[in-house]
Amino acid sequence: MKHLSIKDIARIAGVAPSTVSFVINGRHEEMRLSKEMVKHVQAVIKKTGYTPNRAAASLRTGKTHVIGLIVEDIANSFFASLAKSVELAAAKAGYRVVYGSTENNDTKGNDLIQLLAKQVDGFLITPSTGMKAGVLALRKNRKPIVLIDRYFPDEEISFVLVDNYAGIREGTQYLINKKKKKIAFVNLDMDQVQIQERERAFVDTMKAHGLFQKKLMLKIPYCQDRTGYAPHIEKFLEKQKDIDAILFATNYLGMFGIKALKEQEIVIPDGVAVMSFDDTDLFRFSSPSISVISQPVQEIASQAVGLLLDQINSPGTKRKQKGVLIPPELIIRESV
Amino acid sequence: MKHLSIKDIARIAGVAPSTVSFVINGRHEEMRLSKEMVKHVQAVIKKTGYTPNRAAASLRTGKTHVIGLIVEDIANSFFASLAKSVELAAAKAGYRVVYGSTENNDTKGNDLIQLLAKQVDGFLITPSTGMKAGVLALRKNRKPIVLIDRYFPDEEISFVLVDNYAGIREGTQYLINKKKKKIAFVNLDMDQVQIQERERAFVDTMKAHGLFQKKLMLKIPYCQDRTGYAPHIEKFLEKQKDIDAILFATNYLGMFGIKALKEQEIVIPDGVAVMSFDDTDLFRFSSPSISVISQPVQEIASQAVGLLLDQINSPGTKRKQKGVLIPPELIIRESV
DNA sequence: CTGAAAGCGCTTACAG
DNA sequence: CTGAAAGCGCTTACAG
Repeated sequence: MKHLSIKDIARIAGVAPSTVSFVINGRHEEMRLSKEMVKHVQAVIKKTGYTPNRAAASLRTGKTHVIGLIVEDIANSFFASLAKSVELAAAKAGYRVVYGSTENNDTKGNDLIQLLAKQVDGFLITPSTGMKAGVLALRKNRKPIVLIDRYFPDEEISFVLVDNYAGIREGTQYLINKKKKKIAFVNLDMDQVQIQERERAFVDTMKAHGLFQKKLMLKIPYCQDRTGYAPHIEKFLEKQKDIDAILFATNYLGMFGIKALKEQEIVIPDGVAVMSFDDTDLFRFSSPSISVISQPVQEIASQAVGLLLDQINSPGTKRKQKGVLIPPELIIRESV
Repeated sequence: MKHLSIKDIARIAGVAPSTVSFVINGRHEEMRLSKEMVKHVQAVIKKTGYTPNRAAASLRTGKTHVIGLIVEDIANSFFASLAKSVELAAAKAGYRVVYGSTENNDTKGNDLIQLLAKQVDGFLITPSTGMKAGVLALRKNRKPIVLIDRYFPDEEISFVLVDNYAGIREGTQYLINKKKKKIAFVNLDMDQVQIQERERAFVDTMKAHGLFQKKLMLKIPYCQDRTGYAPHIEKFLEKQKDIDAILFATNYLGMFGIKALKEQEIVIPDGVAVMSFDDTDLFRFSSPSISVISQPVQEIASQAVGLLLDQINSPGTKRKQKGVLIPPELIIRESV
């Protein structure tokens, strides 16, 4: 019993190959096959352990039933969780997932797109800024795409991401309600929209309460090696001795920030209250545990996969591209 | 310019489709194509942006150029890092990676194997105990397989994993050298070989120094929800007040253990020294930072992919299956 | 409902 | 070196 083909099954079952095909693809109702026939064929398939050759089906239909997931870094806990939820949602619909990490490198990202373009039915992409051209080229070729975690404000491409503005606004507001006056904001210095939104939310909220001071905002250039963030934060803390709270805009910044605070023997939360974007094991298990603005990863993944499958299953439809903002979740722990 | 096929390229270049095929697949030397011819064809390919249809090639050759990566949980930092390194190593050889998480559920694992079997050229698998049947079935069908992180001691199937025994032995020895006498060992209660090896190493090393006490070993049954580990560790710590060091056999146990120690106000390292298997951000950033027995993830991934590609590229060869043990790395931090 | 047939885009032995 | 041709295993109009 080497490789069984649909013809073998047809022969064994005593029916036509097309009949087997209809049963496999659930088109038996549409084709008005009798229930007995369907059962009979299914029994033969089960008994023989036959599974269709996907490559042949792909060649014929042009569908691969594979989704390409391109993220910044699959080893980062946020993207790893996302990958898991994406796989789950995709599997439910009979899709497999191939992945790749861009590491925020535009060339690498565009290469990944090129490499996978013919092999996947659609893309879920966390684009770096320089991937805009590659993404637009895909779009032009009518390849289904949903952006995640960030998006291109000027382009009509579907996206699903956490509401970054609301997240930082709520976090800042929470600190203000706790009577914090000198709140520092540690962010990356990047032109990616999700980073910009977080900054805008902080500035707006602080200004609305007459608390905004530019010197309390630290913007650190993106580092390929994340340990590069530490010295910036340390220097900032040494200069700004009188702050009473810090809001970190990403999980890595929070991790290095907490370490820097401890090294300078600043006690959390008595010396300074702390809150960070993104939830990680580190924040959950730290003592004191760290309050966070959490991204509902499962929700992001299931919505993104949903939108993508919609596009895949209704090609040609000039549907309006949809942008979905998922409400963040404020998780208060001991650090505030 | 809809879909270009190899025939189109041949027509544009004024050559035979077979010539184009030879160029694409790097068989031009073997076929003694002239250098000019090769350059000419390559130029046409580049100009037209042609990329071959993988599905068609797969159908013809039976090769998919895809590797299946089945891990316990892609969201766990160890497996997420592994996934990244695997992708990198695979990409270098022109392979893509599809992944799936078993969550230590035998059925889920075997289903994943079934699902992917026809769609991948080989598997990298972190098998749960109950996946033995599924893995052996693959083996029988001559599907290339390399096991990672654990293996089946009685079966001849290639594997790559960290030397668990050496890791715990070195860790235990380090604690003993630091004059620790009452060393506790917190492990899972599972029949997976990597867990057993860790226990054996601890028992052997302690006995060799006349320090072994059974009551200082805690074995916790596997929990689907990892928070289930916490109460076991807390109860154990309350009972064993006089220990002077703890060795945790997995990253999650270490995470919950540290939390439990802090809650009972036991100071690390003065009250009790701490060491854990696996390195994570939590251990790196904790204060005090936690000493670990680290698994060289990149090394594991590149060796595993290497062995797998060997199998894929020399089918039929009744090669001896190879088991590779990667030396662990002891990273000493503040907790000891 | 059935069955024969075309064709998706490759690769590869084969005759020249 | 070239070119025509077969065939991988499906799906899908089409004629009955």
